[in-house]
Amino acid sequence: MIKIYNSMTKQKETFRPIEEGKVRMYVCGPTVYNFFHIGNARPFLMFDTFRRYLEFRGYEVSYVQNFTDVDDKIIKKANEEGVDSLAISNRYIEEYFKDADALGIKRATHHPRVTEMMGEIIEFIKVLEEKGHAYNVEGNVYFSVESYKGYGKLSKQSIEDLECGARIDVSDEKRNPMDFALWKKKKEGEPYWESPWGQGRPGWHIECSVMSTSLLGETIDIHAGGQDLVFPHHENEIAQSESKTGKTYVNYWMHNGYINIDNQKMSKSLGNFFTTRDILEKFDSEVVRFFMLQAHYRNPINFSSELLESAKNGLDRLYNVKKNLAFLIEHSEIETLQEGEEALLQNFESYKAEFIKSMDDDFNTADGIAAIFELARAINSNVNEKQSKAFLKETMTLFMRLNSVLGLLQKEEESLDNEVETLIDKRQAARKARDFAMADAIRDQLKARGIVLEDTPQGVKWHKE
RNA sequence: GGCGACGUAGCCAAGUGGUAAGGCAGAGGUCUGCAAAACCUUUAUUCACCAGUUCAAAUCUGGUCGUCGCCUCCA
Repeated sequence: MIKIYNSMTKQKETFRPIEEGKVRMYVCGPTVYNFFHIGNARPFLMFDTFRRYLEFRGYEVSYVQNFTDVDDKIIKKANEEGVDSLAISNRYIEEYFKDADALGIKRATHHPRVTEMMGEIIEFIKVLEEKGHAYNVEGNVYFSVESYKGYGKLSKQSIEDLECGARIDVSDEKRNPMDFALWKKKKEGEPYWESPWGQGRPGWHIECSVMSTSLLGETIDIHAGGQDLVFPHHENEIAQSESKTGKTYVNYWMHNGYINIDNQKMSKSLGNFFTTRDILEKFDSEVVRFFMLQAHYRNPINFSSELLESAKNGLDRLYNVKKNLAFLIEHSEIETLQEGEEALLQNFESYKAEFIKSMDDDFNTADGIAAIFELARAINSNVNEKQSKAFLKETMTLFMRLNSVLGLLQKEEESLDNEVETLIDKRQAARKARDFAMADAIRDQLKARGIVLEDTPQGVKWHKE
């Protein structure tokens, strides 16, 4: 039984999907005007992991993550470069996939783009207008927050309180300062689409309502995104969607915490802004993934080179288990299960149960990883070269199953070139002849090339640094 | 002003009523020709602070201090 912390109710609730065995999940995707930053990477990566886990638990997951390809920032960039805004968005959608793939983020079931959904968006706004939730002021269409009685239920703010905090609004077209644009009248130098209200483009909030409901249905199971989207984005999505359908829009709202740099919010003005691309040039993508999974998704995390370095060391420990098992499987001379091995497997299974228990509890990846480390210790303490291939392979399968749910240990070992193989053989000969000076010299030589050797009773193991 | 989160070892980080997981780093040991990896032992009588509730509190309540966020485009 899976429990999910629902931002709407502020408590953990037992997850009950709308349809038995199926999950409809929507995650707010990037505005494609640049490489996505490391803070963006957190929701993409975490919710991808939760999707993998739901699949591991037997659910069929329909996963939608949009691309916002109509937006002020895209238009600005397009004008700066003197190109069409579509050229900008296409470029950064391509770049998105490069970084996302590197991080092991699976492709969504659907990756809708605003520009592909214009018909649906216009239809959606028309219904809101007909129902009296939207009003047109000379080509600008606004949503009336007062027309929807539940406004503020996600962010727990009343319209009055919000108004107090709101900065003076430049637009006096709005009936209420909190009203927001559904359709924006065309401005000079901006892309536009034809609509019943004239030429223009959709507002930001409407797109997610439209894309989620048209691809997943009027009520969806899980809607996820960063904490900063709670207000106004998600609040507005609820108002629009529920005003249109009269149904609950989302059953479970999930929001992840921020990534901070030196305990401060990452921002361009503070000069502590990193794109995922920047980070991936310095650190292995799986290290970044492992680092994020080590903390609970709702807590803020700090980001620094030191912390990634220590994450790398932790992940190496897990990789060593995989390498060691692979080595033993290769050298095992017994095929079938031996006495006592069944009991060991049962013991290993208990860690899998721990893992599931943790992950079932609001996707506690930090606890899940702790279970994997405990399994790692149990494996390291209990496997040896005298055991059967069958046992070792089952152990490997179990260990890898848990890691792959988290998207870890997916990198395959590279092979050695002939020259290195020759050097290793030469060193072995030297060791046999007890010429340790020669042996150590070769070992140092290889280490300088990033290849670390380990001597074992079954032969030489090696790995790259 | 309104709403909210957080404060656990040198560092990171789980744990939300039953006597402090896990990782990194450090120390000692076993194994090894030496290493490496692995394993064993070790590093918080204590969970920002102060009261209170309880047989029992890191966990619940009230208060204090500190850090951060949202209310404006932002994950």
